[in-house]
Amino acid sequence: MTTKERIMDEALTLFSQKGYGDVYVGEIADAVGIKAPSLYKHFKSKKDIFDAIIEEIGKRYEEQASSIGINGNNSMEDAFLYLDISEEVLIKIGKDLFLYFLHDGYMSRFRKMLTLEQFRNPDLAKLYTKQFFTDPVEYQTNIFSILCNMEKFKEADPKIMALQFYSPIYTLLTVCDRDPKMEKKAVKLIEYHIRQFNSNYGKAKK
Amino acid sequence: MTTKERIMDEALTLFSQKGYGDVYVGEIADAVGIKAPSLYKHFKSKKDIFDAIIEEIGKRYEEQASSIGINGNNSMEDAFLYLDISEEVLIKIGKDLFLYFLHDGYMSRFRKMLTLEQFRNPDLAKLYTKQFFTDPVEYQTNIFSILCNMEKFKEADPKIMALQFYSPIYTLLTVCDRDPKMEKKAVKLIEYHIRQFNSNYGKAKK
DNA sequence: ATTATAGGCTAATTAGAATTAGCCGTCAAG
DNA sequence: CTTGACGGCTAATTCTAATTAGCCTATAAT
Repeated sequence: MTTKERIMDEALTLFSQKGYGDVYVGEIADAVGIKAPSLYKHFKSKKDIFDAIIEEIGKRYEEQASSIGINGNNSMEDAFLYLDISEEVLIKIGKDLFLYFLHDGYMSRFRKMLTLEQFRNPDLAKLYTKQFFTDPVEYQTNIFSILCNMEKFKEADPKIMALQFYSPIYTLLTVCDRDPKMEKKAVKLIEYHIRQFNSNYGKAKK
Repeated sequence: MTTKERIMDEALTLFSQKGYGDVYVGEIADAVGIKAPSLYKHFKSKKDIFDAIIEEIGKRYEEQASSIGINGNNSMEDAFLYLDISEEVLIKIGKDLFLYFLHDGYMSRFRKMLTLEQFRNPDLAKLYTKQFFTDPVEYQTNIFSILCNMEKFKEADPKIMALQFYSPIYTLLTVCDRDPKMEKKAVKLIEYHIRQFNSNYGKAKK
């Protein structure tokens, strides 16, 4: 990892813990193992570091999103994946989404950073809503739409189904962000939630 | 309103928008209409203002919580309230909770402030989780527990029902915090969500 | 070999922001 | 009527933190 990359990495960690305004460039430098003025060999200003992070992770997200079931674009093509969907598969989808958001090094720090900056910057607010609400809900709307058409699930508004499927996952995610010790309990709750969800909507007589 | 109260009020507004670290005492003073040094006639320090706000709103919350259906303590006594529960009543409970959290002057600013400070102060993290997750979910768990016992609702884990009832409301709340223009859409989604929820769990044949 | 560049350092500089010092007017209690 | 506390103000003061200046070394290309 180049020094420039390490600066961005450590800065992201700090920004996600304390917010932009409360991180001093000296702390970033310390974390990297250099002195504060040396940062300016790589970035014009503190703000410049922040902007670079946003840009970089935005890019990473766009690359990864579709492969993890977040972004709505190509879920139609995944239809065949759901031909033999089962309760266990549904649980895996939910848990994986949760654990990915919670543990992926970039996702989790980025989400926390956006959490802390969301009210000051309308662009970041939009980005947050897109990544952690609109995109996942749209993606799942497509999934449920397919499942309903295939008669795997009862007739119901797939958008509401997606909202109901995703919201507990998101809510528990924010709880775990505040208290990582809750993770085990959260994963259990998600599992029960999805079993119940499946029993509410699923038609399969296992 | 005394000057001291006005200081706390304006400070809360600013803290909820930009976070503690990015609000200058001069701004608070400006908002109140006095000069920065005069603040120190009322508070020992900037931190002291912050602490006073936490204390004050914590008090307010404890007073109000039970009357709005957030705090779990006395919901058992409200059992009779749910004797003739209907879909419309359920929708009203959900909408009211949402709109109270979103619009109550104190609740909404306090929530945003906690959002911005949650990762730096474990006490605030706990407070956030209590007020916006544990308490409402417990309260609703009690409601659904009663409704299940009364055979108004199908047999199901009331804790999961509460999680499923509340999470979409909470999730949409955070969306509206970032983008107030979403409110109308969010209220509609909540309504559909609850209708669907009722049709999933309710036994009533309207 | 020489030199230019990248990237590091120490020591200013600048700027901004919290807090303190010390003064002043008002008003209510004696 | 006078005094003391309350609450405001201006002008320091003190700190902190971002940024700039200017120097030094290693290394890689000419």
